[in-house]
Amino acid sequence: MSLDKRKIKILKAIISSYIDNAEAVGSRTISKKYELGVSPATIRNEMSDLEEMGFLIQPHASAGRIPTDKAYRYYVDDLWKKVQSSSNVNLHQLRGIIEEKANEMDSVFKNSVRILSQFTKYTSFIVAPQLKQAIIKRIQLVPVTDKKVLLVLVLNSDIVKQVMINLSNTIPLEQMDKISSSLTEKMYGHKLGDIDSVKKNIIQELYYIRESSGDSLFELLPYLMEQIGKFEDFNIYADGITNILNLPEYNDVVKAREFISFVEDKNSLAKLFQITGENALDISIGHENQYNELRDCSLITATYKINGKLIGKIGVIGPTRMDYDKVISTVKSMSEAMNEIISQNFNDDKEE
Amino acid sequence: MSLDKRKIKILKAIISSYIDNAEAVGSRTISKKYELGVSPATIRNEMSDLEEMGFLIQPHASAGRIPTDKAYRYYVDDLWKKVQSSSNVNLHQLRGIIEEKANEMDSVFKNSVRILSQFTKYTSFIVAPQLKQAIIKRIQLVPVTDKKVLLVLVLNSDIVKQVMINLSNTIPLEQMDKISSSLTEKMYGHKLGDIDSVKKNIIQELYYIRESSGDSLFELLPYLMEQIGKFEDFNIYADGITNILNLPEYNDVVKAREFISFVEDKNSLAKLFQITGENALDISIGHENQYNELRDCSLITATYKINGKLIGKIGVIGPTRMDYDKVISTVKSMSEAMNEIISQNFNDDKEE
DNA sequence: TGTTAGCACTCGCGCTGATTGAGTGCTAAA
DNA sequence: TTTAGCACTCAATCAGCGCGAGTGCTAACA
Repeated sequence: MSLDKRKIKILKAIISSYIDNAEAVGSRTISKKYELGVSPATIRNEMSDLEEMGFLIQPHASAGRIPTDKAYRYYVDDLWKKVQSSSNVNLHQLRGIIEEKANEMDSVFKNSVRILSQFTKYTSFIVAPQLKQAIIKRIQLVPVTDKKVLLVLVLNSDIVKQVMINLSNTIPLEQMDKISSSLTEKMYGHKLGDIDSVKKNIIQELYYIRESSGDSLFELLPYLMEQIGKFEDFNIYADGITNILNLPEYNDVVKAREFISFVEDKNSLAKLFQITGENALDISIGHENQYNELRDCSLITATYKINGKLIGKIGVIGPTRMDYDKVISTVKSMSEAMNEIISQNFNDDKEE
Repeated sequence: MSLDKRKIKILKAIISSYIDNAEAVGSRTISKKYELGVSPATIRNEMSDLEEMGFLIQPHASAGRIPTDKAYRYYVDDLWKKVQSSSNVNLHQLRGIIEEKANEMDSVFKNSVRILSQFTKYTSFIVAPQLKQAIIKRIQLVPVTDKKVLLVLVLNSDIVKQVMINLSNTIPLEQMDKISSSLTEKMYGHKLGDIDSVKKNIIQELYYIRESSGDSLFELLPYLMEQIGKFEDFNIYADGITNILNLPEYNDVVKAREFISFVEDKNSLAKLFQITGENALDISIGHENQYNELRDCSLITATYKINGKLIGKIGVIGPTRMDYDKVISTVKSMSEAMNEIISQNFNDDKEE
């Protein structure tokens, strides 16, 4: 038995109908709604074949049929070829929305993940670049009170991090800038994650400005290291988690709660995204997911890169009965938009 | 008919039982669980009286009884006297948790609202001080790329805001600090919200440094104004929204969705918190809430202040059948902790 | 040989009616 | 005033039943 053209047509019709209505599809429905020019009886025979081949199942004897994960996989693989070329979202428009009100990376991520969930109506995520991989470009001390300074770290890709530091001694205002530039000079180009290992060298090199800055510099450094150590290893933005309450498959509060608990836990999410592939676009359907909690879900992930180097991922989680067409093209467009936005910022760096 | 001692005892027993189980309470239950030394029949008579007085209702003839909003109001007003003095949460411990990992106000708010929701198991909020009321203490430009500068605004209460600014011209590095200190000098003490009105004066006053900084300063100022204008009027932190899925009264997905939609909308929340009183602690129960969406909920709010001036609110929303005792004391402790933390930061300002 | 009409069969869903049990209100006695 | 006793009420549960959507099989037809 093979997947001839008519079987494919019928299978697609069933999937499409099920995606729309979340209800088991019968032969009569297919015959009426989709013009295939054959009677329900014929379709029944074909559906029986499709079930035997593992593409469909019957929830119970007198019900219509539902696509299996295998069916979705086939559907997606087929869809794939067509989506590759086109994308139904205007990239420039998308960029506009993302960059609106966003004057730093943090806002870009927040905006992006929000758009993603609003477009797809599913739960969306963005894994931000690992901070510890970021390279220090500048360090600037900003006095806040006499015993508090704000240490502003300018990293590559326009990422800015502040660390509030409490001092036991006062740093004279006029030395602030001098210390800032010394720190910048010595720290420039180091990865945030590497700082601890080069700590000793830096302290030694900075020794010569000790006299002018008193002991405060030596108080500053360990504190800075410590604060950097506290930076999250990963940073995940999520949005639209409660969208699942709109889906009929999560009409049951217990099921919804299970899902929400899972996706609200940043640790499990982080693991999940570690597992996903590093292709431009990855799709895992139902049981293909490693996590039991997601056995009824599909996960569409994409990566974004700088100069070919993967720095983060975006993703959408929805029911296996998902509008793959729309989600795939949205995720694709979004990753492209992020590539552009981030690369552009990064290119600024290179021009220096 | 008056609320004699026994009636009060029975009423409290009923409320207490209903808070625990969310199930209508019968006379036998009360007689067995709570040692009152009277038979169910007697309790029935008393319950009948309490119903007549408006403290109880019967969902249907053959069911037990449920406390009304009036009963909760009585319960809370009574509870009030006892809670006033004691608080079951260790304030120092609380401060420790809040300040852990928090090196700026933003983290303090995030931590606090999280703790609040984890302690109470209900949806919690914090309304942050209105940024536009904040006073500028320092302005520092931090170069990011040649055509991008980060403008760091240090405000009172240790609040720090950054604004990324894209320039069309380059500002020479060596002028950065000069411009920073000029800006600080002129802007110091102004409210963020007032800047627009003193804009012209400032520009005039800054005119004399025009020559050294070229036109870039004049490009900077309008941009800065614009960015400040974009600051949210209010900033609300929320946590534990999905906690309501654990409550039996929100077993219905439609009801849960309604609630979630309401509290996820920052605008409606902002309005809600505008309505609430400005006492140290306010409680509004069920129908006392102005919003229909919250007619089955109670809202416990507290304020936090600096030198007696209200700067923000915290709150917990839960079902009218709420563990008032726990929530009230938690909210109370939290507002006290925030008062301490924030005032301490603010006192630093005053010492200058 | 593929298609289709016809028909028996299956089974979830929703309706009905009976049963159960938790709880009340009333009354009469202690 | 309290309480035991009893009749009464009504939501919840469950079995029984018919409906209808949908299938699978068979036989006839093109």
